[in-house]
Amino acid sequence: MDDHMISPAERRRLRVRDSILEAAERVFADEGEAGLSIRRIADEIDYSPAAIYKYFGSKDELLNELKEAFFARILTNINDIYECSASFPERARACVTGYVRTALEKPHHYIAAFAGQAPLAPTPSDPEAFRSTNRAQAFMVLAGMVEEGITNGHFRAELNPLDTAKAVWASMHGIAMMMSHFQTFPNMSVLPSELSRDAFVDFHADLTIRGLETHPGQAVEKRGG
Amino acid sequence: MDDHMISPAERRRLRVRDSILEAAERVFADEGEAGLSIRRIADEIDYSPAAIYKYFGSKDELLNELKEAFFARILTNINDIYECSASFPERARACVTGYVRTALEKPHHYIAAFAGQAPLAPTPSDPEAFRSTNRAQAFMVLAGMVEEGITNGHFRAELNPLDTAKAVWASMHGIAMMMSHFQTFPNMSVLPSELSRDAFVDFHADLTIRGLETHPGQAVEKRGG
DNA sequence: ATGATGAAGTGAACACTGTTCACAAAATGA
DNA sequence: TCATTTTGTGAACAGTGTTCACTTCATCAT
Repeated sequence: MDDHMISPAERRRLRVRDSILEAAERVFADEGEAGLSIRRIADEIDYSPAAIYKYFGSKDELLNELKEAFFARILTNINDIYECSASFPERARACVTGYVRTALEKPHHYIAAFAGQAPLAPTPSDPEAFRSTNRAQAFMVLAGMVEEGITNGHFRAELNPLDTAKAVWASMHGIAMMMSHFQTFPNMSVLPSELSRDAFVDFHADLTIRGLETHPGQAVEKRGG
Repeated sequence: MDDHMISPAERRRLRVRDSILEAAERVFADEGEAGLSIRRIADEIDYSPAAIYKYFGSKDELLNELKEAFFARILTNINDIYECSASFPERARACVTGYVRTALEKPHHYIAAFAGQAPLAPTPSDPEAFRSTNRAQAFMVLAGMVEEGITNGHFRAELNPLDTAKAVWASMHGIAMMMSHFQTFPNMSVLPSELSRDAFVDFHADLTIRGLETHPGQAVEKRGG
C-alpha cells in the first residue's frame, strides 16, 4: 500500500490549505478575531470566499486549527522546561512562567481560545480524542509536575495532584488572560505597579507555587523515593 | 433649580430604557453574547431596531451598561463580605470565594466582560472616572484586604499591597473564567475531580491565600497596630 | 486521443448582523 | 393653534458566514 505516497495534487492542495491558515494566522495575530473574516482571508490569498469552504468546513473549524496549533506551541515550551535539568522548586516555577510567557506571545490567540462560548474540548466524552488534544497534554505535564513535587516533599502531601494541577492551571490562566486583555497589566494607568510585566509574571508564579509548598520559599530535604 | 424633579416624560423614557436593558439582560443571561442582537431585543420589547439607538449610542454601549451593573453586584457582595465580622484569615478567603461565586452566578456576563477586545477600562487616563468604576472599586476592596493582612501579620511584610492584590485578582479571575467557560470544571469528563464545584472554589482560594501568608494554614498572633 | 469522473474554484444569492437616515407621529411648549 | 422637539419607524447600506448551481480543470480508464 502507498499510504506514505502523496500525489502532486495532494501536495498542491495542502499548500493552498496552508496558505489559508498562514493568512488567517497573520491577520489574526495582527488584528484579533474581530478583523478576521472569510472574505478578508480570501482577499489575502487571491481566492474567492467560497473557495475556503473546500478546505475548511466552517470558520470555527479554521479557527480551532489556529488555536490548537497555538496550544501545541505552549505544550512544546512547557515540555522543554519540564524536562530541563534545573532542580525542583525552580523547575516548578519555570513551568508556570513558561506557560504564561508563551501565552503572552500571541494575546489575541490566547483570548480567542477561551472566549468562544463553545465548550473548548472538541470531544469531551471520548477519552482517546481528549488525551490527544494539545490542551490536555499541556495539562498532563502540569499534573506530572505537581505529582513530582509531592513525592519530592516540596509540595504538601495532602494535595490531590489532579485537582491541584487544575487550580494552578486556573491561576496561570488568570494572569495570562489578564495580561493579554489589558496590554499594560499590571501597570494600570491609575494604579501603577512597581514591577515590570516580566517581573510580575515571576511574582505571580511565586505566589502560586508557594501555596503548594510545605515550607514556602525555603529549601527542603527530600522525603520519599 | 429643579434638578431632582423629573418630568413624566423623563420617567416614561427611563422606563423604556430599562425595559431595553431588562430584555437584553434576559437574553444575554440565557443565550450569551452570541444570541444577543439588536433586532432580538427590539422584538422582545415590541419596538423597531432603530428605536434602540434613541436610548443607546451603540450595542457596545448597551453591553457595557450590563457589564457594569454586573460588576456592581460583585462589588456589593465583596464589600459586604469584607465588612462582616469574621476574623481575618477567614475573611480574606471569604473575599476571594465571594468574588468567584458571584461571578459564577452569570457566567456569560463574566466571560463577556473580559472577552471584548476593547480595553475594558472606559477612561484609563482619567483617574477620577476610573476610580468611579465598579471594577476599580471592587479591586480597591481587595487591595485593602491585602493591606490589612500585612499590618495584621498574617501576610508577609515584604509584599507590595497593590501588586499583590493584582496577583490575587488575576488568580480569582482565572478560576472564575475557567468555571464560567467549562460548565463542569473542575470535573472534566475524562479527568474527574474529587471536589464539587463549590469545594473547588474553596480549595483554590485556600491555595491563593496561602501564597501570601507568613505561616500558611496556621493561626498567628497579631503583630503591628 | 477521447470521454467520463470528480475535484477546484467562482459569482450570486440567502439570511443574518450593527447602524444610519429620511420621514411620520406624537408630545411638548409658546 | 402653531412651532419645535422628541419618539418611533421602514428602508436601506455595508458587512458577516454560508450555500449552491455553475464552470473550469486535472486526473484516469478505455
